Amino acid sequence: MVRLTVAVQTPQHAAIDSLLHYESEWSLAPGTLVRVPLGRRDVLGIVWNEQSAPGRSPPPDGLRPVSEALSALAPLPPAWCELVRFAAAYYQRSIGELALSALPPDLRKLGNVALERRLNRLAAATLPAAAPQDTAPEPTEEQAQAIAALLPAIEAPAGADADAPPPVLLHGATGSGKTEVYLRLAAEALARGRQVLMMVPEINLTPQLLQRVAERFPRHRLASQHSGMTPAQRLNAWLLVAGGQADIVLGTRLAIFAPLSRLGLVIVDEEHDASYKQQEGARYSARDLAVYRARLEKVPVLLGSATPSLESWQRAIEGRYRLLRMAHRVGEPASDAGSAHGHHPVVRIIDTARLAAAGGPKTDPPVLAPPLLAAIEQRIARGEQSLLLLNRRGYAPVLHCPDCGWKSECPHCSAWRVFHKADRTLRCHHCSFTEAVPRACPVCGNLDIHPIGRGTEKLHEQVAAALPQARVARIDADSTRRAGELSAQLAAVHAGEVDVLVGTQMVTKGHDFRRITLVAAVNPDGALFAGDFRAPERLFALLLQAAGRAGRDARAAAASEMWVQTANPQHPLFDALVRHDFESFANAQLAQRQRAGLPPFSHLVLLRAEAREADVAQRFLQAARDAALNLPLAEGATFYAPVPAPVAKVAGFERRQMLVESVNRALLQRLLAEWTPLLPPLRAAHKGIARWAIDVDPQAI
DNA sequence: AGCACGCCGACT
DNA sequence: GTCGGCGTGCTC
Repeated sequence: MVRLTVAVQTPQHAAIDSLLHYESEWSLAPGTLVRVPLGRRDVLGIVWNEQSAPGRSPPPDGLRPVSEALSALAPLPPAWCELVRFAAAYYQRSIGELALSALPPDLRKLGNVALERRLNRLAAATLPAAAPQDTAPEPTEEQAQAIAALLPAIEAPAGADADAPPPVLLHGATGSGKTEVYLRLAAEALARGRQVLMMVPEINLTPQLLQRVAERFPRHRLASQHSGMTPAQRLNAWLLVAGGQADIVLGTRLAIFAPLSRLGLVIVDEEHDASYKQQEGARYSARDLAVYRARLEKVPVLLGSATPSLESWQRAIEGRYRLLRMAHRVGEPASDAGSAHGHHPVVRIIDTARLAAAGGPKTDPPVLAPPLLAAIEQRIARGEQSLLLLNRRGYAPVLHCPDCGWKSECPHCSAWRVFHKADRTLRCHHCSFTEAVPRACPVCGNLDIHPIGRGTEKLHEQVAAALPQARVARIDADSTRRAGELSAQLAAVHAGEVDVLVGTQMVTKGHDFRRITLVAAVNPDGALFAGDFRAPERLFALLLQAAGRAGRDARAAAASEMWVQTANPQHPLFDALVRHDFESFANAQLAQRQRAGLPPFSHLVLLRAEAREADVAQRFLQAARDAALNLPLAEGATFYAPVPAPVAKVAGFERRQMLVESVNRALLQRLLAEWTPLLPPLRAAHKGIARWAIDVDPQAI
């Protein structure tokens, strides 16, 4: 009999560790999937290569035996286990929680017999008949240079004692053909028998991209992983990878944990995208883990974006990442003297403050400035399309009674309920609490209650009224709620059945609209002064990406326009936008971040807590802070006082948060390792804490 | 987290 | 007399 350490899923605050011990007749390799008894149930576990955390109670005598080893599947690769171990330590979660959450949920239900049957069926499935080869276009000069820069690391993998190749940041303008670079490099890795991990943001994993990859590599098996898949599809895709049959994994952030054993190249497309950061459970950044994984496995990693994250940009400036640039659109010669930054849509900034003043005090300013409206009419006359962006769905963000001052607040959240005219409801966008719109003010009975502000529904209505000849459509989370609606609406746009498209930012990402030659941000000012320090970075990326929707190729780009309506036209962000100058925007932002001691010049951690009573959450965080300040390492970090979260109450729970900041990441990690074990007992001592979580490198504070 | 055991109200 | 409310407690 041998004693095994097994990682199982136990919750963060459970009194037991997630590494438990069992006995087995045979020694099992680390990474082997097993079923083990835990309490009264049988759970899925992974044989682990290390003992339980020091400080935990030692394993009791009289261990229970492993129920079953899932020997139909090869043990998960050592590099996979190491990635999980690192991620668990870095993001302050248990190994078991992280490891098990990286497996498809349906795997938990499978015994060895069922598993074997499924694997056999998958192995028997032949590759789909070679689809017509995607004709690979001749690379542009810039593309060829980017490919040449990565090629040596793919051709000659780093040896055991060599350093990993440095990460590469590809700063490529929209339309410069980053995907073609990815595909060519992938082809090189595949030709050498290596596997490719290609990650895209959630919204970007469109059927078009999947199809393009599949058509380019008809001889290779592709496994995709994204949240739109059914549990069974997810399981099969994962088994294809774990069984070593998949050559390409194309997926969203979860794909970072794909158990590839012949990894040869990692690609992170739109590396700045916020959806790479997991927002619940283990709050990992798949982009950061991609860089770690590539270093661990000594394979090249390519981070691509038209608007890189300031974190990656700073590393490129410091020389820790290699920077490659592609400034020109495909179809436009790199030597074109037309512009230093290539042919991109002309950006026009409209001062809405002046517009309002000109209209006089009595009249409301028009939704769209007259010159913008005229430009859209021109597009319609030419058979071209326009895209209007407004990052607010619903008809109006709040309903208001002018007599008594009542507003449509949510009874469960510190937020207004949004007026949705289509189904005449008031809906809370935080907790989904929905009621019919009252006929009269619920406080004073006044019949004359008004919507304030504007959402996409109202914009749609107003644009349709202003442009009676136009076919206006709207795409947002409400109009695409049911399965298939999004693709149907997108198809209508592609087919030219729409003249003006109104939408939230969900339409700005990834979709390749060939006929759109005008994009307008109707009111982006909210993001300009949002409390979060990353708001300008996100707005710039959004606007530049939106501009990229217009005139996807160089021929149309020259005639394309990006309009921005703002009451703050003098804001430096718009200056940089007009010049399509990411670099000067990024450098200015970095200078500000450095002065303020914000990331990437410092490292942040948030401790969040939720309770029915605000002061319960507050006292818990205060106690956690006091405990931290007693630790010897505490001097190396700043523990700020607990404050209400940006939305202080959601679904009846008061949310408080506490920020920890340090310039020294290694020290912060050691401090967290000492601090987090103190938190479960503290939670127990503070009755009424519904949830708490540590967020390392939070996305917003 | 599950999933038990454990003591107090309205039903065939 | 039972079915069942969710309050505390444990899981190698």
